[in-house]
Amino acid sequence: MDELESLFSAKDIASLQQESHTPLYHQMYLLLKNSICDGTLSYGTQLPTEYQLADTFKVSRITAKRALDDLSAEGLVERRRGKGTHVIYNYESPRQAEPPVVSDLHHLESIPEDTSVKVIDACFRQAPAKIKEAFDIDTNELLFNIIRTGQKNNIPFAYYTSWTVGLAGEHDPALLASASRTELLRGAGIHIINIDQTVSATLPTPSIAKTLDISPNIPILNIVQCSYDKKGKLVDRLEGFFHPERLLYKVNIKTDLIDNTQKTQQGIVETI
Amino acid sequence: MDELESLFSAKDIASLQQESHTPLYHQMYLLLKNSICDGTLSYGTQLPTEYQLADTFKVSRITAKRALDDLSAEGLVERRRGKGTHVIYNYESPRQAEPPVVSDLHHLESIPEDTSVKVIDACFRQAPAKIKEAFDIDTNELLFNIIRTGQKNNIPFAYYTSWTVGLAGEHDPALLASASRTELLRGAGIHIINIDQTVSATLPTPSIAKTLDISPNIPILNIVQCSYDKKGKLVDRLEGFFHPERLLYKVNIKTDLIDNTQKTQQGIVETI
DNA sequence: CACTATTTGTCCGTATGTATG
DNA sequence: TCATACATACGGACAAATAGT
Repeated sequence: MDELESLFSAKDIASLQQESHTPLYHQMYLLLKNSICDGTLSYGTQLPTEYQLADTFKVSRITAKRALDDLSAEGLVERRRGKGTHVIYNYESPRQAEPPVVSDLHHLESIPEDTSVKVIDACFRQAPAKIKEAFDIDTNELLFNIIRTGQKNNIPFAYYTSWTVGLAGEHDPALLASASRTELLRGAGIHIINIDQTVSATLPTPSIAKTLDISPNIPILNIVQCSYDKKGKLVDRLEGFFHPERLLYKVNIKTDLIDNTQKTQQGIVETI
Repeated sequence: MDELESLFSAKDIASLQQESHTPLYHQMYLLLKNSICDGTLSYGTQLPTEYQLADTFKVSRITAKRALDDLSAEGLVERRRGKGTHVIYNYESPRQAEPPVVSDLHHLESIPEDTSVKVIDACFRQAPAKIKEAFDIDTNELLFNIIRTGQKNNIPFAYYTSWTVGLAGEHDPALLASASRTELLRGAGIHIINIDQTVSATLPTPSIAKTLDISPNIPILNIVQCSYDKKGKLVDRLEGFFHPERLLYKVNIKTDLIDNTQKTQQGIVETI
């Protein structure tokens, strides 16, 4: 059947291995279950017959039957003599809310709609070695450190920590914290020329997990944003940790530039 | 024994399950092998005796013996009467390779240095409901699906799966797979005008974990890249999964956009 | 109505793998 | 090492429900 060849790739068929420690019928069961649960095989679709499966996967009919029977026992398919095996699982795509938008992490305050940013802490302090290295300083110079959270409808989705160099120590931290991030830098005569964002995935630290109200086992998005002045000197380092299901990070690549080697990109952050 | 309690957590012991489709002795073998291969049990360390293992894991001595014998057959341990079972595997900490940097998945081939892309599978097949929805098709139209891996110095760092619409079925999948990604689309008369990337964090599926050679518990970077033609129609969807320590994803934001975000946002926002 | 092809249900016998005491 | 029980996998055979001619 044509259906069979389009349903299973050569790799799928080869993936069934006698040498594996997992029973053949169970490997087959998993393969079919995946196709049903991701909607490849939709409601009402007739599965291949026992003989077809046995033939394409080079197993006995009993083995194919066991896989189908297990699907049936789980309520994913219905089996009838003379009719065949049909999918009775209804795939429903997860509905997602429309996310608000922000252009880059620098404009935390400009996140629209009902998102808010709360300052947890703001002070001048000594930086950890990793941060000092990034700023290329070896003195005990104090840096301005802010820790914030972002939330929408009182549900936290982001944890930010930032380090900024070149802010004279006489300012009142509370005042600095209340200013918008761009105002803060501009007011200090700092002009950002270039922003680099490095994106990664990690597990939350206990304090971040607690702040974001998530389990410490679920992966979170980690974005480090480094801002440079016209001399190419790092002046601000902002690190954000995001709940992957409450925030989407989007990048758009422009059209006519795609075939050129030079590409301009713009980062977009959307919260859900 | 204290050693035993410190070697295996309660969770480890509970992880051995009779109901699983994997044999008990093999579950036990995997558990011990992991401890040996990640350096927890170093060279020369004596493993628990058959009786100790059987006791702590609540299995018969034969089952424990089988696990140890399999380790021995693989050259990881040495067994001697009256002496016990000792590790003879020398753990070497993996040298951290310089991670490749990527920002546009479309040019998989242009990833620099000694990285390579390998095609795992390439065929026309039925797509999962999620993919169909993204392409806005409700027929059983077959889409072109390629699964690839990216590796640097033979160390895998990426797993890609892509779906492409509008490639006539008469083409040979093997031929299509051998062409570069951009050539493939251009050859089919498809012109990409716009590319969206959505970045997230997730846990690897078993097959991805196996391909990337990582534990299923560590978070990975997940990037979905959607390419649109001039009509704004989605023609290609490329999803990449990346080992967070073996790849850096970087975005650069140009200066003039920084103070001018409001405008550029509007043109770029895509509803989900 | 019978006839047939299709498809699943049930049963047998056998061989091998798994797990226990 | 042995005996035992159960699970897995195979091939074959026949019965029973379904659908179409």
